[in-house]
Amino acid sequence: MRRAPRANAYRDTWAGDLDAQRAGTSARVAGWVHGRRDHGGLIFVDLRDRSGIVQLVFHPESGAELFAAAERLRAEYVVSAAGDVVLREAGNVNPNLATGEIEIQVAGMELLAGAQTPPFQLDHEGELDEMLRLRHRTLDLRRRQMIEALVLRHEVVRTMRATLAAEDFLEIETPILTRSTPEGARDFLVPARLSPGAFYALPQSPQLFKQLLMIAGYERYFQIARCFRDEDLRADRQPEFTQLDLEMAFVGEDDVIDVNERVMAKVFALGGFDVQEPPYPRMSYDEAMLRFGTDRPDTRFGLEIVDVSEHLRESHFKVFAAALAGGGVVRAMNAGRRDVPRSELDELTETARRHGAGGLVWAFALEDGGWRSPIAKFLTAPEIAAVGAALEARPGDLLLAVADAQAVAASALGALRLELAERWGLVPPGRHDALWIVDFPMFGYDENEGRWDALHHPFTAPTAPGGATAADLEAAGGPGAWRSRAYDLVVDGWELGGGSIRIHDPAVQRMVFTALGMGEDEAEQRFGFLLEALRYGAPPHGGIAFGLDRIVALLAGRGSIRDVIAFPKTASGADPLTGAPTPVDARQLRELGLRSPTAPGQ
RNA sequence: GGGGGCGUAGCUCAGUUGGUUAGAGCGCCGGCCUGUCACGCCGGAGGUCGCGGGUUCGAGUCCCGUCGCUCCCGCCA
Repeated sequence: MRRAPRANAYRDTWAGDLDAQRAGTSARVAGWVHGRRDHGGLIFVDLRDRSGIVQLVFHPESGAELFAAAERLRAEYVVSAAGDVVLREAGNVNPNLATGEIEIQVAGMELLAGAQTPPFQLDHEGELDEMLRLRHRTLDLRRRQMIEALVLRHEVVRTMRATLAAEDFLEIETPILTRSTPEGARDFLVPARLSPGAFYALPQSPQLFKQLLMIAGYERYFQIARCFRDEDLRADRQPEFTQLDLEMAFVGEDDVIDVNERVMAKVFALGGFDVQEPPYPRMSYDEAMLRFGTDRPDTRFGLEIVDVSEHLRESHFKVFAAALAGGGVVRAMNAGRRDVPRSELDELTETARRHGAGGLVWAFALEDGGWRSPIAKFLTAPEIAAVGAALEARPGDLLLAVADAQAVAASALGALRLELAERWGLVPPGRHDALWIVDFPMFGYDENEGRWDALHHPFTAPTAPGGATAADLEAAGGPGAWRSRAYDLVVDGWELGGGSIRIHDPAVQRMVFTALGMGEDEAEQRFGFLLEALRYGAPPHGGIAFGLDRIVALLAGRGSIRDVIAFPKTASGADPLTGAPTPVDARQLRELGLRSPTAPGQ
């Protein structure tokens, strides 16, 4: 990356920008001592700044005082050094260093700060304990891989801003202190000192504000928005995270998707990330759940799931018969010709169980069309032949099946697909697949709560087979039959973003609240400001939100979004650097009218 | 809330069936070294085996509990 020379008080150039063209000139660089090689009568120092590393050379002839100062340098000392940029002799060129053709013959040096020995070596290869890295994040952030990740993150954001600005989007900020709307994720709450007993919530997303902006006529909005959700963490989930949030008025699905394909194509190009050219393929939610067992399918490898229920309707094998009689399914995949030992089959069975399945049926297809399987004796030859044909089984292939409720079978086989791809290295190197998942159901039935839940969110526009008006929805025969105008962008099995066309008819919005079990009063109390805005002339509108952290992690090839966030939190929500969260003193609590459960006696 | 993995020197790790004084590489400190770039050579320091309890003649090793990190399930409109 080319940078402009950044002359300032301590340097006149970035270390990493020096090359053979600069030979014969003088340069002044500033940074940290990355390493020192002391040959007694000759000292080499690798000087590192954000841009890279350049070799400094200290000769005794340059002065006893300067040379003695170089002898005292240690790792991470901060220096500014000036001297002539000289070409290295042919045998001394370092091809592994961007600046390896030249070096600086130091004529003068200023020691700006000493440094303690770092708790880990900054050029350490391989894994480092993450707690250690986070406790010393200042040092961790000096490492090449972190600099690269955060530079990439910057480039991604810059590209998003530039692309959207060119498409007439306005960047507008929305509140961080806002109103709690306790469906969905748990809110982070902030006590309101001026209204004792009342709380602000930190936004889970700018969803409602961006809809208000559309109704207000801003038509194209975006924001790099910090969002907060007080739920348990994962490798791809932090309590605070960043979204590219955008919304457009007078649009349908294709308009939103088109704009975002243009944005994302540029973002993918940044990392040299070879995703196919837009338009990206679209797959229905139902198809994704059937073939891949998930609504964020990794389509880079096969092992697709097949529903074999119809071939087993008459089966007397009690596991299959019970599942089918209970309205469930038998689904299976052909794992291909693999020599899989019993111990590995046991591990795969454990994976299936962890995802709720009662067990895992396995079978190896034989030359004679039969199966080597614990359950082969319970099936008829025609059943084995029909299932084998459905799976395109060839001799030696390993077949895996789960008989259970539809959702469980999908989840278990979907998880097995991913595990097998991991175990066997099935993802072709360098391959990346983007696709849109569309045509979601509007609601899912929550068995535990005994009610309907919005699959996307309750502001998503529903549709029914006859149309999308309130009357059409009414005629469809219940919320279970509604689909939604939602779309998710999935890349390599990562859900990078999701959005929808929103409801702009207050009557439809009411129907959705009602379907969710929210009475008129409750809806008015919680979302009255939205319902009222909808009554003042709302344009058709829709948008999307992308997980910026996930996008950057994917492009950077990191398994965890913590590696692309400057100051992330651990899986328990703690920040080992600052020690947050911490108790606060009694005085602070009193002012807020709060009591601490861990500090009795206040 | 539940399940799995991990915790030994500053770092990354090894440590056999429970048995003498717990090791290696890197780093660090000292000495030597004028073309190294993972510099080299010589020497040295450095340990609450996460913490607590138990079993045992004896515990890094076995058992119970606990803390932390991490991955997953639940959860994440």
